Amino acid sequence: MPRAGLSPDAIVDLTLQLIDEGGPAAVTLLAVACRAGVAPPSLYKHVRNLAELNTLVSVRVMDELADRSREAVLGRSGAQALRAFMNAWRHYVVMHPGRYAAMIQTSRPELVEAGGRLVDIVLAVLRSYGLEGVDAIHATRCLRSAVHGFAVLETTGGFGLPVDLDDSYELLTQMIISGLPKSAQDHADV
Amino acid sequence: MPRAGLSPDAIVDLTLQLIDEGGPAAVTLLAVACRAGVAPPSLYKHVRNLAELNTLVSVRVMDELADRSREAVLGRSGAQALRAFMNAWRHYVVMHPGRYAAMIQTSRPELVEAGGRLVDIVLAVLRSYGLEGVDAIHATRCLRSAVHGFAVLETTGGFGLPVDLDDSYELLTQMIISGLPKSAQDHADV
DNA sequence: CTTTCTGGCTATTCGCATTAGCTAACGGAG
DNA sequence: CTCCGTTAGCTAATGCGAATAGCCAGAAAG
Repeated sequence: MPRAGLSPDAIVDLTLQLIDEGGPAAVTLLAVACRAGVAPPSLYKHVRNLAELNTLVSVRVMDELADRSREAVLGRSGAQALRAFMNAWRHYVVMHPGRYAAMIQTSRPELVEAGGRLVDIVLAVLRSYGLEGVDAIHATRCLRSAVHGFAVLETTGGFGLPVDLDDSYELLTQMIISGLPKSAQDHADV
Repeated sequence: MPRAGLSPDAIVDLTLQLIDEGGPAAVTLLAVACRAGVAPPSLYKHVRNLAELNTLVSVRVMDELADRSREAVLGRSGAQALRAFMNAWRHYVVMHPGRYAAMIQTSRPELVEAGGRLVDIVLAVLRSYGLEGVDAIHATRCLRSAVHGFAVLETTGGFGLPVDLDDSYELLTQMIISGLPKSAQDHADV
């Protein structure tokens, strides 16, 4: 029995491969074990159960998305930053629909933490917009709702009509930006 | 073997009970069969398989939501109608989180049809707003994204912070209304 | 070199969806 | 009213996937 050099991280890597190829439904301990060149029960030495694996995957994806978003926002502020953030988000969703779908789970503590990192980015952007405190929370929720809602609908096939999706997203971006409290629009150069 | 008087509709009814009590995860053919006072295989006489049952449930919920929305919008127009629509939606989600979660599925033909009935309501509201054609499609998508995104985040525990959710939703409503094309704001009495 | 710990394996169990094949109840035609 | 076909239920059995138990070899630590 040669060792396979597994680890929770390595298992998540393999799981992401499966997700990219066959969507979240393709995630099976048997499938993961095959990838790892190992029998299914061996995975339990590294991961408590399937639920935990799903959580780990979700956290990984959130962090990946957070990285892309942070990167996109870097060096920008105000409306520019907001646009960049929203574009980065959708770009990720379109490029990795399976991962995005796998990210969505009912929140466990670890997910809340990873989600917090994502929220912090938005809060930073909104601060550059002049929003802070409770107002910033409300604005963040609106922004997340819009962006996430669009992403979910797009990936689940909720948008059936043959009308350009980029244009729709552009309108959504405009609506969010122009909908932020008037006092915050100083930096806006849409 | 006395007959149980089952039918696809009756099975959906029982499934909805299960969902209300234990969320979508509680839906099991065994559980449904118990409710019906019947052995699991008997269900296959009325429903092709679990996937079909899920689709039927989804359609039922969409129609229910459409009814509530239609009702809420009745006799109103413009911003009034829009507010009423958004409030009805969230009210449904808060009252029936399980059903709403069960409604979300990757789109099959039947779902597209039921979803269309929902979209038509929004389009009608937007028409009273002066929006038609492609513009109305884009606006509908934005509205759905916002509303659905908020609903999903709320029901999956995505909003962790102790800040009032009603206020956030109110802001979202404002943002949507004020974000619609200027030419369409004639009727707006926010 | 020996002891210990770790990661892998096989065998097994359990839950759930699904299929096969049997039988009894209902409902219409003679 | 009776006969017969269709329908709706049943029991039994299969298969897949998650999960547990308990064994064993090879790495690591002394």
